[in-house]
Amino acid sequence: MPRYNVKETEAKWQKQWDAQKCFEVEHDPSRPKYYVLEMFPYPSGRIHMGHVRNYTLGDLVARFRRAQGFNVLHPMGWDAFGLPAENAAKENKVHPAEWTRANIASMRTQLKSMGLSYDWRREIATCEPDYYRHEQKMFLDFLKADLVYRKESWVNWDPVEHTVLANEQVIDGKGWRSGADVEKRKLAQWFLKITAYADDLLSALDGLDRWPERVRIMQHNWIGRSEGAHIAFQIAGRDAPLDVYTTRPDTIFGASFMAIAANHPLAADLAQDNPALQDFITQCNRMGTSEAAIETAEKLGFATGLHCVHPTIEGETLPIYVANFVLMDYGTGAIFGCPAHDQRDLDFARKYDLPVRPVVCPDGTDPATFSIENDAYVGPGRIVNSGFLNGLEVDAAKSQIIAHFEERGMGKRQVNFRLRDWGVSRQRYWGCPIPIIHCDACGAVPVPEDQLPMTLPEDVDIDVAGNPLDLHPTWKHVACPSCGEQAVRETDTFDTFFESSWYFARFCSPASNIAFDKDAADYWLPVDQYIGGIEHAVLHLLYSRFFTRAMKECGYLSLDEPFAGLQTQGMICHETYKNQDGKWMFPTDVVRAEDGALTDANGNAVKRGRSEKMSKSKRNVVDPEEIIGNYGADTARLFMLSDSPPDRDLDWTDSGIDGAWRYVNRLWRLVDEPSLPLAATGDPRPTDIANSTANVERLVHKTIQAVTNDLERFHFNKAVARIRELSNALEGLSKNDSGAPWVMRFGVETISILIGPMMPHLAEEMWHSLGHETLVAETAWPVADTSMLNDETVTIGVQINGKLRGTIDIAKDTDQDAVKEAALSLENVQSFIGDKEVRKVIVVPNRIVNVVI
RNA sequence: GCGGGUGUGGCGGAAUUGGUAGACGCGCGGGAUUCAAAAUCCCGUUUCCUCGGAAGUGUCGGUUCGAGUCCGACCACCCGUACCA
Repeated sequence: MPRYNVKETEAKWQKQWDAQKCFEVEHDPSRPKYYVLEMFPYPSGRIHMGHVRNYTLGDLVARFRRAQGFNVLHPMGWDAFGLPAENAAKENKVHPAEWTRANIASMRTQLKSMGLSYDWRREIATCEPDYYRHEQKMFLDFLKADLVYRKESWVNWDPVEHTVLANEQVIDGKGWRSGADVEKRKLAQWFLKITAYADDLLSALDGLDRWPERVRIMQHNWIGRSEGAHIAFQIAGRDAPLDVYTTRPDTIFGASFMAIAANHPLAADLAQDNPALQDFITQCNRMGTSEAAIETAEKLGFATGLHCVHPTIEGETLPIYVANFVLMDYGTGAIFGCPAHDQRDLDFARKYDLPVRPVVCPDGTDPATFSIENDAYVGPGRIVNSGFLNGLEVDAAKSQIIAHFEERGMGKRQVNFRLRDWGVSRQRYWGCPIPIIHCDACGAVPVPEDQLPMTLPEDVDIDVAGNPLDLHPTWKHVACPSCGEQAVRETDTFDTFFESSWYFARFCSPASNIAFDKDAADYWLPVDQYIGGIEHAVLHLLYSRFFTRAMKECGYLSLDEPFAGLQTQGMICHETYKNQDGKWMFPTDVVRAEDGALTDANGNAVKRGRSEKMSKSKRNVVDPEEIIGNYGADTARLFMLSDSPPDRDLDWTDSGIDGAWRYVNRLWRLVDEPSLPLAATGDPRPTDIANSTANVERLVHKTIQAVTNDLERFHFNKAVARIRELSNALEGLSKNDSGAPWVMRFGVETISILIGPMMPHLAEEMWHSLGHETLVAETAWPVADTSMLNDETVTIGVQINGKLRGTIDIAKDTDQDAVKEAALSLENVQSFIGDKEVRKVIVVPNRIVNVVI
């Protein structure tokens, strides 16, 4: 048998699509549009299986929607700025620009081998001035629109490398390369006012009905709107009050201490003449800036010796601590601690032996005996031990106490957000330069727009301690655009989330000499289907939503939400292997004996570990290039779509890819060596079709219906199963049955089109082999004949007390009494009933009968 | 720590959203074909069992005629946690 020749076939059809410009798309207001976008990759150099999955999913949607008649925009580009290029530069002495461009070239070749239906004319790379010049302009527009400001903020500082470290470069409080203790430092940085849109970003989540619920919940919680009170506590012996934000003002009578962040101004003030406190602050500052590190660290406090006057209990005072778990970024950086009703406060109180006084008593519990041991009580209840608040429910007490403070000028009702403004300054080389010039006389002056783009200098020394732009001998020295005196450029670059916050709009008119043409954006946006990893659930997606609003504010476009539909994908996992020395091994270095035992090349035993996310560090990776080289793109694509639903993790297995490969060949044989001669192209449907063959014909229609449904709902694994069922049935057709040659052709042609979005090369090859001169890529999606979808009979389960005891085959929509009678007359049912009384019979039409005895 | 998610045969998963648990595939077992192998095809495959049944969807409990699906508690793993992208 001539095996399906993957290499030749796939190359042939890729050339055909190219030659016929199948996927080049134009702005055409007369046609309905559909914008499919996959999260663009960071050009690390080689595609990995995660990319293969992501782009297979996107390509399926793009080809499916195109077949349905949409004008489909499906572009690809490169998220090309970022830290890995600088790391590579340090390790391999290669310039980030050169490294990045070479990576893009090789990854483009790899992507093209997958047969993806991109309009490659629209490719963009964010590291090119042609792209980033527009975000420099945008930044200046945002500045004019009062959406940008500068303030001091904390960074991780490596005292040995003299650089700012990313959170992932801080390991257990130490620099990943230097191993030195990390310090927190304060730097002046640029911020975008995302909080100005906090309410809108929150309420608009309700309208994103084609987003996964969990992503909306995560964003909801991230924005974290809370209603509470701002309270000014008087500090004994000081004039300036201590401002506190709390969501639980109702627990004020239970307060037993105050705590402020280590970088609170009051802490810094007190530390000036208190070396022990200074030591404590230094110790807190070694923790790095990540929330996870701060929150999981042991709760520590330092008593300042100062006290606040309790605002509602005459004569009582509250000791002020500096505490490592209080975040300066949230609220006012100071809290009052009520140990009975907050777990962290309770842990802290136990550690420092502070009073724990319950003030909320759960309903049904006696306040006299209610006490707190190891768990704080955070539920509802009535207020106790709280003077004039006693007896109130929690919510009523909140209102009452806030009114109390407002009357006395001690506090007020306040809405607070967890969301913080977006710091966009990065002290790095490989990013978009921030178009600002700092002048001693004029302050921060925007680079005049006619001087954009402000390009990155390429003649830098990457391998230095510090920021290469800052250390460049000439680049930063310029005349102030305002007064002409000597000034310096901003040497920070943008956070790389900046580029990915608007690239979807650039794709609409990628060659435009402005950021994007408004007409094109109005036509193509929003993205109808966005596809990418769940890890971007909050940051990238929230920044993009904010950016779209900011761009609208500045007149760039006219919509709020960039992504109408969102699909998240799970990760690719693979077994892990360790050799005798406990080192991770590549799957390709593991030798499998016939009995399944694993060894290395020298015959030493290899330990098999559980399946984990593919990662370079654990070496459990499979190279897509090798897979595509051996099996072809269609097989790889089929594997990505079979079995696991898109949003779940997918286990890579050798047997799985073999199974996909076998099915590709099996489909090919369906046309290459069919089990019976096919009817001629265009033959009319014969009037005489044997019963079993007619069932298969109905199955073709059912499959069209089901697959269409499944593809629309992202149930790609089910769609594959449906197609397999159909091909199984076609293989079972008997050549002796009347109508079989016609049904066979109908079925195989249908399959060719249905697999078009999944295995596009094979689809074309089958279609061509069936005698068609056209391309599947240009063929309309089939529509099922609805009169062929229903069977006349149904099989109904018969239960006794909820347990299945038999089934009945009966005409669809049979009268309930007849169904009941048929069920009760089953022999097995009768024997179970015996002489017991039938108390009730529940009949669910066309589904089930349950006899209760 | 906090926020979000996932958990069904040996394995990946399906189950019309409260109605016959295990579609489809992988693996495995048996058979056919072959000098032999590969490939291919056919049959079987949740577990236990006294062959009549019994148990079974991470664990424990609840609601219901009926629970993988709903409710409560717990366990394990994964994602995010604002400078990885």
